[in-house]
Amino acid sequence: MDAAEQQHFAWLARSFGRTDYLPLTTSDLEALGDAGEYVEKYPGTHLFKEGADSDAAYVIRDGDVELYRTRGQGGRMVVGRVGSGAVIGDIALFQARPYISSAQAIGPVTAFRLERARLLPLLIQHPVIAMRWLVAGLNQLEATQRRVLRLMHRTVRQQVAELVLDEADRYGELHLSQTSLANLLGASRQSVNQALSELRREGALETGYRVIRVSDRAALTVATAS
Amino acid sequence: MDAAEQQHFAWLARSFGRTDYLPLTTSDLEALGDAGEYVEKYPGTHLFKEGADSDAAYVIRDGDVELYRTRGQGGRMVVGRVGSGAVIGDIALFQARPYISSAQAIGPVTAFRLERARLLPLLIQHPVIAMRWLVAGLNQLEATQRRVLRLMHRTVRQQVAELVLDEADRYGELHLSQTSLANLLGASRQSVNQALSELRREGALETGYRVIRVSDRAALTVATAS
DNA sequence: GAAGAAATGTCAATGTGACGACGTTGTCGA
DNA sequence: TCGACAACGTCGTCACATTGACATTTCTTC
Repeated sequence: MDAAEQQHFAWLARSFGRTDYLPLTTSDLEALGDAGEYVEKYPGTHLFKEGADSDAAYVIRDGDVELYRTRGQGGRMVVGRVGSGAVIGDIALFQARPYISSAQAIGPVTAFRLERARLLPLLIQHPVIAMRWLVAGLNQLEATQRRVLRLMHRTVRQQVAELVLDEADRYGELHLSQTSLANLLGASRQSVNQALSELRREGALETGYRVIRVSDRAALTVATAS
Repeated sequence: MDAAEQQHFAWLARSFGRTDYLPLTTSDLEALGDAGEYVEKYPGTHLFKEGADSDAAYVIRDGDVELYRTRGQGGRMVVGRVGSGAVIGDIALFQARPYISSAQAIGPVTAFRLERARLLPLLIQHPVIAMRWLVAGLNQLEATQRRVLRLMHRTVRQQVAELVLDEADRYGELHLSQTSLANLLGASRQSVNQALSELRREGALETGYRVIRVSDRAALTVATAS
């Protein structure tokens, strides 16, 4: 798999696990209740694995899930970490393609599992939900693409600043290795490292082992533009 | 509007007018027949205009339609030309957003016009069609994104070769100005021009005013990779 | 707790493409 | 037919990112 493919799937995997994705109403969830059931996952177990047939989508209720793609021999590239409210695996399911990433429980996870065999007939019966879901997918994909294109012709420094700002979780932290970050941006690890070093020297963020902490959002925002 | 936005919409507009998009079966078309009617368009008239409310989608039956976006004062950026079988305007319709491009008839055009107000209820009644349509949209968007990312990390020369190969019509011609081409690729006009000059010297293609003719597909294919 | 693996920090050399500038050629309307 | 304007062709300069190489730190596993 070449670098562009790698980046493509990294973005997709990232895109489909965002928490602001698919705002379902209560009545929607009631209707969907018949299509699945809650599952408990122990830390370290997988919700699904990359390349496997997409037989179910998951809505995460509690806990954090790590999305990653394997690469070469044993190496894993983490493409994101999602928490409560996230919907994962749905796009692969709709497209009837294998999962594009693996999803592993970080801690104890409770998720609502929607099986394809039960979900699709149910969506046919509730076309309004189906259309809302799919349109949400369209919007999400378009937003992702827009972001990719916006990042394209900027310096690595600006790209890093923007991505860190966007992806920092509620604690202002980002749990990605610099290598994964570089893959997401389609840049080299060295360039990303240099950008991070600059931003660190300017006090905009702190770096650690697989962690980036935002210390000054304003400074980062400025770095996004200039 | 900045360059990235420009490019984003150019890609989208291009993506949503491809002829291999949304293969509808006969029975599908029969069902959809109630949602619209055929319209005749004289050369030069518009099917829809950029920024207008997306109140209808079109399936082109006869004739060619040019998709373009206006830019600044009067300038237009052509993002594609589509013919029989193409579906245009549907994604904007589903997303309930304004059209992202204008569609103008080149010659006499016959198209099937599907109005939102009639289409959506009908899709609710035929959820299978709705889901197939929307999933086709998802696939299309994903393919577009993949292509964007694949083009990202290549030299302008390779990008130009690939795009020309992909987009040359049945006569081996491509009706885009070098400026439009540069916008699609997110490259500068000068770089595109240089790449075209090289390929021309190598006998892979000929260039003219707003026209690129493919003379040697094999040579172009080679240029794609190296 | 030690060895090995993975991730991070930094440097120099190299190359591609953006940008500004300018002249030429093609097209369209008066 | 001629002027205006858009598109094409080409050049030199310069900033930025990649590549490869190496040292250091942090984690993992036995």
